[in-house]
Amino acid sequence: MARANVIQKYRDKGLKLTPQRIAILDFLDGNTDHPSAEEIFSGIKQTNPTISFATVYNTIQALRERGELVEVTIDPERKHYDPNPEPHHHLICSKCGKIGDVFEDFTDALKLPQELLGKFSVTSNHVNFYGACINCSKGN
Amino acid sequence: MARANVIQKYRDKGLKLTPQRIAILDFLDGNTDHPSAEEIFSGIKQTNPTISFATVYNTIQALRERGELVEVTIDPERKHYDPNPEPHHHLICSKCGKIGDVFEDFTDALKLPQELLGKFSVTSNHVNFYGACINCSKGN
DNA sequence: CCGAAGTTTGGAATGATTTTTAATTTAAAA
DNA sequence: TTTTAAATTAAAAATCATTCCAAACTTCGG
Repeated sequence: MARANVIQKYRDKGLKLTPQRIAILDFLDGNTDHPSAEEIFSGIKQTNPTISFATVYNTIQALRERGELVEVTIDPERKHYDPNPEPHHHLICSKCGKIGDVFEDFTDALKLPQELLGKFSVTSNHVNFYGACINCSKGN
Repeated sequence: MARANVIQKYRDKGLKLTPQRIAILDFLDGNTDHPSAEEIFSGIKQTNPTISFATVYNTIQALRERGELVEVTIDPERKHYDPNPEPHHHLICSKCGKIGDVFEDFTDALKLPQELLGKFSVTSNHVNFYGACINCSKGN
């Protein structure tokens, strides 16, 4: 999406757009790295040296409330964020920790066993695939 | 497993068995609540008032190193622990947060899409089912 | 029992995240 | 534009889970 359109889109959602927020939106737009708050902060800091963590966290929350950013609970040490709100699954490299995306709907295959059918009503599912990314499979 | 056997089992694994550790093992044995460290601490505290968090965390680590306890990364706010090391999946009630178990192997169904096959080598998978537990589906 | 090695403890330290504060900036109406 | 209420900012302090620490204490093999 063109930058001007991205800005318009968020303005329409009631987000006051400050230079810092625009920098964060730019950073997140199309980003598939599943950055942590700290990584967003560092990424912005280069072009926006005075930005504070509070701004990053505020913006993360504002985007989450608007469904534009999803919290990813995969790394036990910190939260990661995914600017793609479309349901999808994740690949986690057990060696380097990199998180990749899997766009495929496994819902039909993921049926609960008989004995649980009456005990839990499923509304969504999420699969984590653990293993090695191509980088770590090779030499290093 | 009988208590004496549980104790023998851990002694064989090179764990010195202190009263605190025995209390933690008793608390975890057969527990399907996926407790957090704080919940383990509180559960032990009643019978073992001087226990410290450090001991709880130390024991968690010792058990994890021996494959007897699995860290469950589902709740973004804290780590939870599962004394069942057998691979399985989880139900997460979006309302009350309760975590349940699903013993079923979905591996055959969880094939990566063609374009990812050469890019990531999967060694295991884990499915989270989100929805409502029976308790939360009804009145409350 | 003795002693070495491993444990426990309470409190301090750490690290991620959230809240607070006072000052600044914004959107939008006049 | 100018105004103004509401939102945003940076910096610092607060919070919460978790880890570290040094000293005192246990366990268990011999």
